Amino acid sequence: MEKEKFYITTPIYYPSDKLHIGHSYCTVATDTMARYKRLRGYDVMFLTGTDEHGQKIERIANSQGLEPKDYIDPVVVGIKELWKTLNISYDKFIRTTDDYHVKAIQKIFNQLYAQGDIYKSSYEGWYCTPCESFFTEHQLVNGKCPDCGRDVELVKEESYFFRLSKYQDRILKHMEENAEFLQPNTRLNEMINNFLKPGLDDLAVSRTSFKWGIPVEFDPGHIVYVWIDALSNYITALGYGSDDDSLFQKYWPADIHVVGKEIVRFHSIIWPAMLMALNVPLPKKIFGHGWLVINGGKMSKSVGNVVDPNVLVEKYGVDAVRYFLLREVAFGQDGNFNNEALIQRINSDLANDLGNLVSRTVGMIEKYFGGKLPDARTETPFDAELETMALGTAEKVEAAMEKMFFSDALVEIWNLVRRTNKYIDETQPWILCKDEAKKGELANALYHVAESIRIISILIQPFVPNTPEKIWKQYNIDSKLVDWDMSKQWGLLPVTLKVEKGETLFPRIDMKKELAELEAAIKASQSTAVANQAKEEKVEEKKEEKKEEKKKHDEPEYPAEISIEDFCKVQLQVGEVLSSAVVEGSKKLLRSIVRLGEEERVIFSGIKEWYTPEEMVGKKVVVAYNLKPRKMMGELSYGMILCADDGNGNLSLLTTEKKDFPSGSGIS
RNA sequence: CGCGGAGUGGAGCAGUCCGGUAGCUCGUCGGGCUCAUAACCCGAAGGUCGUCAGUUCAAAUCUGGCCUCCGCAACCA
Repeated sequence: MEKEKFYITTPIYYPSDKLHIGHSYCTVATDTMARYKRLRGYDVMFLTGTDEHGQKIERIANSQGLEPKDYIDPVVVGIKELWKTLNISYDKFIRTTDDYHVKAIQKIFNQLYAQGDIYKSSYEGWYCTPCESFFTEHQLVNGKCPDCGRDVELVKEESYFFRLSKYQDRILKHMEENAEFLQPNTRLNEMINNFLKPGLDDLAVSRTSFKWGIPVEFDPGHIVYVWIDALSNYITALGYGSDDDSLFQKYWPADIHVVGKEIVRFHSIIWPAMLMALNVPLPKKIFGHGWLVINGGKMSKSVGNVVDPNVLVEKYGVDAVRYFLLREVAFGQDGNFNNEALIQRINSDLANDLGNLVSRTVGMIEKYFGGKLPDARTETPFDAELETMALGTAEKVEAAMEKMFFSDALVEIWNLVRRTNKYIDETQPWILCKDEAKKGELANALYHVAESIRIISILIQPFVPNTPEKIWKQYNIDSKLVDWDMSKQWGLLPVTLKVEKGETLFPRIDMKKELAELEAAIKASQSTAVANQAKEEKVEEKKEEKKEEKKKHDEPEYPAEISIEDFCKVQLQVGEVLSSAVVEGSKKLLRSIVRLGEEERVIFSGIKEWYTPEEMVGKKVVVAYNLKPRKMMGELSYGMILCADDGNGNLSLLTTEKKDFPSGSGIS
């Protein structure tokens, strides 16, 4: 019999920078679903990839003197490596610069134009010449460019438009009649009330203001804008619009598009409209997941750099990281990510509950029976309850997985883990072993635990794919006994089970020691940075306070240790603030002129809240000298003025103690 | 009135769609146990469910107002 198909996708990610834990979260979740469906016997197609066009990438590449493709290629390599590290079992990886995709997009664009769903027109907008960007009226800030704050001019840009408005009624109807189409429900209501009911405008689907994109074949001045280019990946990856569309015929429509909540609108409105225009069936479901936030705040790029999934995996192992992501946060909602919670989950759920269960059981079988259970058996009064619960767990997991409630699924499995630990306590093998007449009960009890572990090892496969193997090895569990449906049968392990102690599944992490290490690393970098600073008693006191604060509030991030060579790459110099001014239209920035030896530089700092421009003048501050200049408020900032930040909203400049110390002095 | 999210024991969350005993994990305290990775098991303390009003026999849940926090738009090197 032919297998039922299951097509699942992640968004295609924008390779303008390294991916962070948030992207990993989305991809791990999708992977878990894909693995689950494979275990359930589906013919799965799991797609991920990268969305590589657009102005932002063109600019970054230009600023580095590279062709866009040359800039992107290494980033994409890094992304693929990350997916390998995280054990992502994708079947296909699409890049929107792939040849077949480019051709298919042009074909789609041509077709939509030919049938009148795309028409040429122009839109009025506010144009900022230096930024080469269009803005709508309400995007402007005080009538100025939101990116740089300069004047903008009203101009018309020629563009091709997609008749989105034509499809709004059909989409609204589809959503109202298919509540399953968009999950969770809050997202569905949001789309209907905020976008569909007020009415849709036609959508500009081409650009002339930049070049890095797929050219419109019949009008070379235009390139295809992100909507058609990126969204179509879900069908072009399957060969839609190419000579061989057999995969498309087989797998489309998608069973689930997993997307972040910020792009739900594109996937639930624009994408279906495009498909309707192409006369292609709609995807069955779109799931908009929440975001990971860091310590209650957003995951900004600066923080994102710190929470590098690679570092976490190296430190704690891929399964631990995957478990945490899937267990800690309800998938549809925002959730907190921090170090302490991660370590706590690893310790209590993985090390104490599961790892210890696996290990203590092997230990007992070895100790009491030399590693091999005898076939003599006597029932204990506790058997039935354990069996019932173990056999009922798979069904609960299945129910949760159908709703993409990964967290709930894991809760169900861990209820069984805990129940199994409890069973050991109830049967008290360490007492049974003392009475030769109770050997039958003892063997039976340990067999029950082993069976329960076998069932658990089957159910956890989609979530923590490396762990089950380790368990099977220790318990000599035959690969024929670990199909998903075998988790619904009791007594499959051979009566004379043989075990052999193996590696510790999840070593306990010493929380105090771990945090101390992180703190030491932070302190080391701080104290080096302020090496030329005074060592006044007050400063020391403040440091102590700060350490206390750190412990309580500001979970240290994950500073990888660096070598002295690495540290020396950062050139620090003493700079004298010659003048400083607030930046109009900016909440946090001060614009300072800083003298570094012979040189004078413009440096922006986000410290308006703590320092007035007057206070800044004359200060001898520590400047990161060889930092790449960065555009802020339309002007380049050359370097960074270093500040101490206690994580509680207090900020202090680092200044030289000796007031007459010359600017331009090196710091080491 | 720019858009959106969130307020539930000390911490993090579920429950809210569909009103009916306030639930989970961690932490704390007490006990049990000793096979095990200082692990496991049991018990306890701890909550006016942000706030005010309304609907109702009954509100964490439904309706309306308000307060607070956060994210995005929009630079925070």
